[in-house]
Amino acid sequence: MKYPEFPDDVTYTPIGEILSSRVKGNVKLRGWIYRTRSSGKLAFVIIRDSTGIIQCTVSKNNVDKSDFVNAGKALVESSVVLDGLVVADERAPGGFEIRATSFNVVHFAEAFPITKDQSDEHLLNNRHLWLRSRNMVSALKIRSTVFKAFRDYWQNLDYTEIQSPSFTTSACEGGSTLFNVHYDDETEKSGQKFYAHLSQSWQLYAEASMFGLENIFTVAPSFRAEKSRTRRHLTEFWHAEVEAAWTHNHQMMEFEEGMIVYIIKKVLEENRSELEQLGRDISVLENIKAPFDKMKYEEVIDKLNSMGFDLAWGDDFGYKEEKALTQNLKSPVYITNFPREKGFYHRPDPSDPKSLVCHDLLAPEGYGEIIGGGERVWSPDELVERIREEGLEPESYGWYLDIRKFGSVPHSGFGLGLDRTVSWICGSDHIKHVIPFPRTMRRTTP
RNA sequence: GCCGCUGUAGCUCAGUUGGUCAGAGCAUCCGGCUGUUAACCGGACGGUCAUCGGUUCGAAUCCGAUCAGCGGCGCCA
Repeated sequence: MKYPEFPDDVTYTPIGEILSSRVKGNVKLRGWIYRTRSSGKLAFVIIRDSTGIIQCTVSKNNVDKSDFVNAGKALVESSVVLDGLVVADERAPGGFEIRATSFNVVHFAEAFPITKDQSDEHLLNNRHLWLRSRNMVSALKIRSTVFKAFRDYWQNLDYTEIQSPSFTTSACEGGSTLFNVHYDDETEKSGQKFYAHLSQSWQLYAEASMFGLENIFTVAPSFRAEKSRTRRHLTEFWHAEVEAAWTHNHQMMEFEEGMIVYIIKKVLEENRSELEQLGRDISVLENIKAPFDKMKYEEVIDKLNSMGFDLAWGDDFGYKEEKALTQNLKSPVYITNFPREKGFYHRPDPSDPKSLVCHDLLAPEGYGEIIGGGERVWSPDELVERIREEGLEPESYGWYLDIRKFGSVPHSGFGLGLDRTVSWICGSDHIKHVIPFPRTMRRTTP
C-alpha cells in the first residue's frame, strides 16, 4: 500500500455532532464506509465513525471525476476523508446527509468478510473485524462506563486500588477449575516441574494487602477452567473485588447496593444512545431502586418450594431456580446466610453455625448472580479448621495463615462480575457480546 | 463432567428413500440505472460436500473414527 499524505492540521467533525444538529454548513468528515451503493451518476455512501453513521451522497456533477469513480468503487470498510455540505433530508437515514464536494479514499478495503448473513461462529472467528460493528461499539462504550463508575465509587469512599498477581500457587475456589501453567519448564523443584496456575480471585492477596491499606479494591481478570457452556460464563472474566477491614457483612452489602445504583445512574447519564442502539428497555434500568430485597437462604428455599421446586437445605440454586426467583424483579435481590459448603474463607454465623455470614446479589430479569461476598474467617484457629473441613491442607496456605497471626480483625469483601454486570445492563442474550475478545473453553482466538 | 446439535461456494443455507445433486440468495467482478435505505435489472466468477476410513455397482446422503465449533445443564462471578 502506498500511503497517501494525511494532513495533521485539519479539524474533522464527528458524525454524532451533525446528527444532533450541533453542526451545520460545510464540514470535513473522516471515517469508514458502512454501506454503499451507486448508480450511474449518484453514489450513496454511508460513513461511520465512533460517534454514529451518516449518509453521504456523491454526485457526478459535484466532485472531481476521479472522486466519483472512487466513491463508486470503494468497498465497505474502506477508510475515507471527505468534504461536503450538511443538509437535512428526510430521505436520509438519521434525517441528515452530506452532499460531498470531495471524496478521498485513504485505503481501499478488500471485500469485508462479514456481510448481512451472519452466524455466531463466523462473528466469533472474525471478532477482530466484528469489533467495528455498531452493537459491539455500543456495548464496549457501556462497558467502559461501568468500569469507570466502579472505580470512581470506591475511590470516592477513600478505598485504595491495588493489584494482585495472576500467577499463583494457592487455590481459593476449589481445585477443579484451575488453569495450570508450565511456569518454567527448565526449573525443577523437589524433582517436579515448577508449575503455577492462573488466579481465580484476588481473595487471599486482598486479605494480606488489607492490613496495611484497610480499604481496598481491584479490577483484574480472573481465570476459571469451568467446563461451563452457558450465556453467563467465560474462562477469563473481569473481576471487580473489594475488601475492607473492620467491616461487617451487612455494612458491605449497603456499600454494594450504593455501587450498583451508582453504576446504573452513570450508564443512564452517559450511554442512552448506546442502550437504544442495543434495543435495551431503558425504563427497566430507570426503575432500579435501593434498598434491594434481602432474603435468607432458607427463606429462598421455602419460597422456591412454594413455587413448585423440590429443594432441601444444602441444595444449590441452579439457573432455573435463579431465573424463577429473579425474572419478575425490578431490582436486584440479596440472598444471605448460605450453607457453609462454600469457600473456606467465609465466616460461619456464630448464631447459626450451619450457615455463613455471606451474601450473593442476583440481578433481575433472569441474569442471576453478579456478586458473591461476605465476612471472612478472622480467627486463625477457625481458619485452619475451615480449610480442613473443605478437604484442603493448611500447609499449602502458609503465608495466608501467617497474616492471621498478627493483629487479625473482622473484615468483609465481595467480588463483582463486571462482564455479567455489563451483560445485564445491556440486556444482552450472551456474555460474549459485551467483552471484546471472549475466552471460553473452546475458544482462545482471535 | 453430562446432554444435544452443526460442518456443502467468501457468507447464509437447500439438497427427499443412496442413482443429472454440485444448487439458490447474498458478497465479489463486468454492464445498466439521478434518491437509494444491507435497492433493483442482466451477465460472469466461485465448491477435495470438514478430514480419514468403511459399506455399495454407485455416497454430500448410510456407518465408524478424528478435528473444529455451537447450544444447554451442573458449578460459579
